[in-house]
Amino acid sequence: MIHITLPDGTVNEYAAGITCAEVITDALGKKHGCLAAKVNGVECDMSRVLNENCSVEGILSDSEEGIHILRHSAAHLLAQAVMELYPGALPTIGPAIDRGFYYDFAMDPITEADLKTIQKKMHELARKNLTVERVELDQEGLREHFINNPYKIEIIDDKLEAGDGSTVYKQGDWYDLCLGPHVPNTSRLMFSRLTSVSSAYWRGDQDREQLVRIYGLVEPTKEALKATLHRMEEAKKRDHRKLGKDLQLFHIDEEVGQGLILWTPRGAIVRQELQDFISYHLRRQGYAQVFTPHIGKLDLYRTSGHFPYYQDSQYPPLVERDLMNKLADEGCTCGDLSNMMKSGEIEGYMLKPMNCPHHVKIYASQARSYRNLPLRLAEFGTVYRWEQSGEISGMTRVRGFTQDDAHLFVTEEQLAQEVLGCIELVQIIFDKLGMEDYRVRVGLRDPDSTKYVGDPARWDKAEEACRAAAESLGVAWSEEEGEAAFYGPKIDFVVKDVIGREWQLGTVQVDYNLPERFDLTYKGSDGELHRPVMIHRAPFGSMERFCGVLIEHFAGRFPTWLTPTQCHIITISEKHKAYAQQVADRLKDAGVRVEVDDGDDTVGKKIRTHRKLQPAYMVILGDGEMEQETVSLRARSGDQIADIPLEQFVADLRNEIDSKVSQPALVPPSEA
RNA sequence: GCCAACGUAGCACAGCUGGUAGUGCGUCUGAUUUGUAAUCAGACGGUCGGGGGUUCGAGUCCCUCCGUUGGCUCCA
Repeated sequence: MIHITLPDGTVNEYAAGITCAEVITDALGKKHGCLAAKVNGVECDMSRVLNENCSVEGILSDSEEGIHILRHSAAHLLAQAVMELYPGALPTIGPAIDRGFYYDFAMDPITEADLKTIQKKMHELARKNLTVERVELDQEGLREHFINNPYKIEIIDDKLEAGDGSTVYKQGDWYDLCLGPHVPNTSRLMFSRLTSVSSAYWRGDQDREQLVRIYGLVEPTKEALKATLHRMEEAKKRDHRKLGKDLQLFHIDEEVGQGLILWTPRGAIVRQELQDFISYHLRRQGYAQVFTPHIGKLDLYRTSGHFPYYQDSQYPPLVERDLMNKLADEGCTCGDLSNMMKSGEIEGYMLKPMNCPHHVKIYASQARSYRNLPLRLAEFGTVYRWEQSGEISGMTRVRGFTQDDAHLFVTEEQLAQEVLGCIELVQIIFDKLGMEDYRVRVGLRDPDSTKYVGDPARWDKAEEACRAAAESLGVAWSEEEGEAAFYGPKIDFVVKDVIGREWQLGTVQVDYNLPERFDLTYKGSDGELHRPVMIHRAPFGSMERFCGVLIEHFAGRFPTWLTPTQCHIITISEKHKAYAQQVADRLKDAGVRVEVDDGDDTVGKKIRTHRKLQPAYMVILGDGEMEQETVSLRARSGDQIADIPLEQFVADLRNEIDSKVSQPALVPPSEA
């Protein structure tokens, strides 16, 4: 007999050889709904046989672990379906991911249309209620099983080399290499949906085979699947690319160029408001505003290292016309030109890929003393990078963007305090915008690598400063070894978009390299020259990406202070035109952004039209309002409030704008 | 850059197996003067992403380039 401890603390006695499934059924009844179990806290199959005293706990599909197992099992089912339909395909790997699962196959490309067929097959297999069995095999057995699949053999070899065993899972005639655990039978996988097909490289290595990757979703119940699909539909509606068009915030024109954002008047207002807000806090924190041009000499970027190291992700250099003509006459090829630029034989200009070299030159333009440090130079600096064409997307990945950039030149002693100051700004602004759902990555050096510049003792101090700064934010943060830049540790801020993709917004980076490369110095209190440390920081990354993320965060319904038009005035009839103009003028005088619609559409029609632009408020003006000098307000929710004295409205609205509240609040929500 | 799908009026879309472009919204012009999510009528608007090819004939088939989307890869 063995003793088994259940989650509620009771200890039951069973005959050795009992399975998890039997224990859980005994404890919770037949309809326990568990997908898998935990024995002494370790995940395992329901079929696990128990021979010793232990604790047993069921895993339900509504837990993090449960949904992960469900997804992983669904990936297996997908592979089984694909293998039945395409016997020539070779399955490779198929893990669970945050939003579902995928499986990679070595096979001829398939189309989205084929997904329907595969999905049908999956449902058919799920309905068969095949038992999912765990089969333990020795090394030779494993190899033999997968002898025709070089990908699986490669995984087996790796596993064995690492000293890990592996197992096989079998359902019907299909078996796959896997550590499990899995659901007990395929009927659990009834509610899956294949979402897309794309490609991936074997082991993420672009020099290796290209595989067909199929993505899917799975949920424990029909309702949950429906809810997930509905959520995805809703998420699409707040996609900044769609809203950007609907709300007339920005435009991308292929004739202008891929990944180049044209900020239209409404979007420009949002950006300007944000920049003003950021600038206000920069002044408070002692930053000095600078402006620098969009280009700089090639030699500058040779010194900084940007040209030699990041050539592939920059726009090609600009060469002077006379020189270009001369070289062309001499029969110079593009290859020759490139080589001559690399070697420094010829000069040219580069669109700046970063603002730091320009700022460094501002620092170096004067003799600096420890008394003037820290020097904090800030600029909304526009930079250009040659992002790969397949990567460009809306406002979140572009080729020209404006960083909310600044460079701090500090002494070694000031470093920790200044890093903290950078973080403070991020906190203020994220708080104001109600962005709580972000995570922080602290990139540290890999202690085994030699690629890092600078003294290890200074690195230790800088890394500690970054950790402390991250800690001060009070949100989830993680240390990531080996993720530091070669020139210093960094702190990154990462947010998710509506589709669940992660984007890096801001970054704070310590840099020992550039001061060295440009031989920057300051005179210390000891009368000697010292090397400053630089901090690069762009808390929001770029205005483009940040605004893109903000559009989605607010679903286009910006707070009153940010929204392009704060108040739309709508007249009931022609008689009210003059009063509408009077109200508009009064609001404009108070610095409110107003739009007037005194056209001859019906009131309902005008409201419908203006709703699409999501102003904070609509003001409806008719006889009553005109006579009493009042306004009727309509909120985005459709809630209304009538007969507010004009002057009171102007004052309240002004106050709401100035206080930068997260959402319009002048109209109380109705009871109904 | 790689794989797949897609690209038809300002926007959202229809156009079956090839027979020479349609709908709704928007815009404009009339009429209507309206009280909180679509008043009515008319008009304008497209060399069907660009180029090349097959064909008597191409929005539809083929090639190529550009762009978009979803991934992969990369990211100072």
